[in-house]
Amino acid sequence: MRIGELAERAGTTTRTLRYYESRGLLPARRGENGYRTYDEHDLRLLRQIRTLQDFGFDLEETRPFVECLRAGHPEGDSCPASLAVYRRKLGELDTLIEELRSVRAQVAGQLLRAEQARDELAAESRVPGGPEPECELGGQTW
Amino acid sequence: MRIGELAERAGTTTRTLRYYESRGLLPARRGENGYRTYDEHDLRLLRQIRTLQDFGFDLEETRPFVECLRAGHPEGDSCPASLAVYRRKLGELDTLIEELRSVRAQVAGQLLRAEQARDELAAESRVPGGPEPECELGGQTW
DNA sequence: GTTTGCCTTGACGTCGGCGTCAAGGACTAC
DNA sequence: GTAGTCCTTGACGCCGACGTCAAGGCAAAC
Repeated sequence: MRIGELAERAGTTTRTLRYYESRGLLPARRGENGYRTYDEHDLRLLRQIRTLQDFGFDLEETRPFVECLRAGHPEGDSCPASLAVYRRKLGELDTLIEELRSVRAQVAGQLLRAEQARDELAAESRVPGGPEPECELGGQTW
Repeated sequence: MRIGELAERAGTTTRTLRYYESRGLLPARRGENGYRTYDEHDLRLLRQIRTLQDFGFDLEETRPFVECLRAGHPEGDSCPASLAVYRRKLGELDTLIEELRSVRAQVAGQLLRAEQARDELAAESRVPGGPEPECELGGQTW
């Protein structure tokens, strides 16, 4: 199988495969004509990489999984180094999710506060002085 | 106030301020000597930018807030364009958090499965055939 | 034989938000 | 005057995972 077919079967591009090879992650044998040659096992490795990439793993983080498969283990995560990556990733995800939840809460709070300030201003101007509730920005009047 | 002082008071760098200026976000007046000159209002604008950046807003997303302040409004989010950014950001955060939670669940599932497979293999080899539970990868024996 | 389609390597571009260096001007302190 | 500290513009570097060209080779179909 040549590079184009492998790329297509894995749902990626030839550029990506050459990039992986340049990183030493997915080396290829060469045919007489210099073309890269791959087999089903390479497809397996590639799919492992892609799956982890889809999960947001850095390319380097997929290396233990690939090496594990290449060492003949049944799964990419059949080796302790892969499990260590899983665990580290879980920790990173937990931290990140917590941070995002915190940011979300703060933004929601700001939005609420800003909307209330806006409404109070609107109510105020409707009653005592006289109406003057315009904002020149944003293309719309409140 | 010159650029160095402003940077220090806002906890950032002169490079950052020049960058903001190059993006048209925080233009500066110039003194006779060509030095950039800022006042307290600029510090206000800058702090608004930094706060939003810390929340993970893109630089461009801070523009409505800055323009709102510059238009004389009491807060950066006193304008509808700013509120729109808040709301869009909330949506993005929700989406992102959900994606990360999904990934987290999948990774946790994979880890669990891999650990079980490992333990079953270990138990298997302790009973019938003979012990052969070594993995050459990862530098440790299970 | 020539067109078509795949392949090769090499190298520059992308995106955001700056960091970092270089060469030189402005101003203050001594 | 000169040392030191600030300022100026310009320009390249960085990071990751490729995208996108360019120039050319190999092979099969017409």
